[in-house]
Amino acid sequence: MTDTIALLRRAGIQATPQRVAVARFVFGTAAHPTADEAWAKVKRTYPTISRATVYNTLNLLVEKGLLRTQILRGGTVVFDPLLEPHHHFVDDRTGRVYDIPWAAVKVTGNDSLKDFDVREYQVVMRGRKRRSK
Amino acid sequence: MTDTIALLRRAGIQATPQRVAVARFVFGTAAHPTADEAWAKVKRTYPTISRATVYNTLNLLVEKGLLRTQILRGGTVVFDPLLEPHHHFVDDRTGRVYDIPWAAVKVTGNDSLKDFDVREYQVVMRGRKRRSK
DNA sequence: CCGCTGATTAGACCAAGTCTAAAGTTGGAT
DNA sequence: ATCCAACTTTAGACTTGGTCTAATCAGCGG
Repeated sequence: MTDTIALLRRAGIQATPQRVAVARFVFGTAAHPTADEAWAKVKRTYPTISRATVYNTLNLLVEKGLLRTQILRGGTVVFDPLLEPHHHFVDDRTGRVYDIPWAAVKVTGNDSLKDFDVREYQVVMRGRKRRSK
Repeated sequence: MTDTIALLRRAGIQATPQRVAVARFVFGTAAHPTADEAWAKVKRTYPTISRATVYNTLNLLVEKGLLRTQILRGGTVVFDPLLEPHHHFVDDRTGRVYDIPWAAVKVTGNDSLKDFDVREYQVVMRGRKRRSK
């Protein structure tokens, strides 16, 4: 995925090595990391990177529409590289967050919602994931 | 509602004046206050109450099942006295949170959710509320 | 009235996140 | 290649929401 650089440039972001390292990590995981988790991970391969740079970069990616934020794990912000609309399932025991395809859930509101101009919505489910198979 | 005291006692909570003041406030609003908002409000009628007492009381009410927490307003915890399941609408402009009756939205999952043991769920909607009337 | 248990208080502490000022890079114009 | 201006990074200070602690303060049974 060397064209992380191209992706950043296309979004009008100057592709510094620090930003590329952060972007590579966050685009390459489905684990919904927090900013500090991203910092810890990136520091392993880029030991001098500062916390502020990681926060700045993640916020910049959100601002440019390459990343979304979610608040699912007890009050702290996590980053989600999946841009298509989707739902979420949070495992009570592990805290792990799973993406649920949009098509897996059908949501229909009745007209008591007339007063609300809904721009976006999602279903947040909590419970325990069965060990599959 | 003088029987806030009875309500607390029934839940096994010693009904001190501080706790009653906090409980009266939080049970009497639909505004989904944060802990610090509750503190500010209660201090007006009970100026010496400490922040820790307000936090302790709210957490205690949650523990005893008289209150729920939600994380809807940008990463901070709000308290919700409505115990029946319901959905939420968050106004983008004002940050105000509206309760949406359970019956206003129908949610049906298909069987790709077999691996998930869903204990509870809610729909979180965001947008702008139309000025009613 | 004594003493125990539990509650309250002020302030220290902690974690997530933002801001700042100084130093380091980058890239465009020459 | 060189220079300059604009931008980026850095470390650490700061802020905010929330918890913890140690000391004080009720409330109640004997």
